[in-house]
Amino acid sequence: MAKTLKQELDETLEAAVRVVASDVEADLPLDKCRFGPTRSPEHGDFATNAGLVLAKPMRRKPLDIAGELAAELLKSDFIAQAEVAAPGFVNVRLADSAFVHVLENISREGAAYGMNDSGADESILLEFVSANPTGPMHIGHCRHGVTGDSLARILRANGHPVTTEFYINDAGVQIKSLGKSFRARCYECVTGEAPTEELQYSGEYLVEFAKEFTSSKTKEDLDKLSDEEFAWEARGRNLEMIKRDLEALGTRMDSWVSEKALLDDGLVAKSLDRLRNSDETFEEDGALWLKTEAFGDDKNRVIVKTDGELTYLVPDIAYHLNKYERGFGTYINLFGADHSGYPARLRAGIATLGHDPEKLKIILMRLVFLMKNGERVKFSKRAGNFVALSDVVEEAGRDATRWFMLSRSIDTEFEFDMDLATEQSSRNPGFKVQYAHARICSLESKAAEGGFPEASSPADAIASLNSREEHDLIIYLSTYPEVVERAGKSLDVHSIPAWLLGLAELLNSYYTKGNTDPHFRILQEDNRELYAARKVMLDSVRRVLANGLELMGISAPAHMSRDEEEE
RNA sequence: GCGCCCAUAGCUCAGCUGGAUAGAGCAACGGACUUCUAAUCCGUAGGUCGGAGGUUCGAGUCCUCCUGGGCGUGCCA
Repeated sequence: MAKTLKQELDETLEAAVRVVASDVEADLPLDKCRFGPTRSPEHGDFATNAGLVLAKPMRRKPLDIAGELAAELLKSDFIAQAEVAAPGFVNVRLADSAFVHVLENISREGAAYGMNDSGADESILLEFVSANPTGPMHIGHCRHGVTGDSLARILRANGHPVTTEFYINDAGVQIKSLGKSFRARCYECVTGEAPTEELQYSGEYLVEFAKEFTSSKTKEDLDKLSDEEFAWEARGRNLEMIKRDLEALGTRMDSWVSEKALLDDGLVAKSLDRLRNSDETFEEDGALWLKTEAFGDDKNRVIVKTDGELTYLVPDIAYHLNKYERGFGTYINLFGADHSGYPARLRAGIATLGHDPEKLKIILMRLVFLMKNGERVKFSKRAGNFVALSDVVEEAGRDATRWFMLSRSIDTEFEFDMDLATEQSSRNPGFKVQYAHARICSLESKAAEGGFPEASSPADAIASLNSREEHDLIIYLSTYPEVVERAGKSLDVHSIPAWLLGLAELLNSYYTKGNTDPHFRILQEDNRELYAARKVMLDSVRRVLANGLELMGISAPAHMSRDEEEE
């Protein structure tokens, strides 16, 4: 993998700093020296604050230091001009070779452009969604499903071997309740009499399942079935529904782990034994407690109740023991903000069972609230009054849903307005990115039909790619690998769509400039050779748009057609 | 009460490890389709970055306090 332009320039800066500050005894604050694209053309292409940062350790004026840095930086082949600006910046204009470097990297690496192998030695188990198999998934699961999937893609792009996993909570009391509700629905189907007891799970989906299940069964058949069998049947059907929903969302799970299986294998019992025999648990008031306080919990937690039943913590800790025994480098859990008490408890359990709790990273994602008719809908799976994930995907479309969900920081709770999302799906900002991609595809196919020349080499092309707009585009393209790397390190998905939108805006703006300025028209009959140069850049933009959309699990269409019916 | 998180344009949200005049979408207003797809673009208007201090060359970004909101704080899961 070739060095990115950013890496090259960082090395150039570091070398320059070492020369200029060679007589400084103390450690140089290199990590505080920035070298990056500027926001304003008058500041050149790239700028560094190194002069300001070095002023204190060197005990000299920032402007003087900047002057010496500028002279050093000019020695680089990638830098054409270097100017000092108050209060102590160095503004740099890049040489053609820098732009060539970027275009060559993209052209050579193609779909791999932006990827790196820094995470190759750290395998990751990424658990997310893990919705209880007691009903359809809702809007909250949608955010988790999309974010987790995209996170997996980003981590893989950073070289990590990633396994995505869904934990099936199929052994607790909620499954028993599900079984009871399902049994009641089955009898309702067979006898025609409405259930007399109140159903814990009253959603319509159970009625549908019951119809399917009892279609060739009699009341006598049902009488032979145990509660557990009803529960397992409903669990299976719910799980199939969850799998279908995840598939509709474009989310892939590599692994499914069943709580019941862990229980049947004796892992829960084994975990409990080890917990009980450790110094980190104690008996009090007839219950067994785990010392979670030592890991930041407000208070210690009961793991075995006075009636001998286990709390949810024991199977959860057992599951994490199972994870650790599979030997990953890092374990990431994507939880909802309502699980903020979990990290301390799980870490306490993991440490007590002799594993390193630092390998467990828990991401707490803010909630999504559903807006309908101007107010928040309180949804409850038991009551069945929620908008299902499948409805959202169906109405807004997979791409629009994913864009919408991924564009927001996981630290921000936001309101998903169902009506607005459906109505605005055709004006979703994500379409702008897809449109930019389709636009280039369209141009290129048109050029091919018209017999325009193929792309030349970047080195040959660069002389013609000399406008500010073209330089800005190429510089922007050069920052993509950093964005991917940063997103992988900070587990921050939403920076990808934000960056892509920036690229799409640059491209669209560049394209539209051709409407008013003939020089910027890409297909010029009387200047066909110009296209050979521009195609180099267009190919790069198209490539990187597609790479970024791939990380989001959003399609990069070659053609976009609009429903003419809409008005 | 305690813990974690949030507060940026009318609305929904960006703002990278502190960097030079705070950005986008929607909504508002004015423009650009005989044209390489107008799902686009250009322009105008809209901000005391919740409030008050502090750290320094420099703060939306870091620290403290305050205000307002969310979640958690079950021998529920």
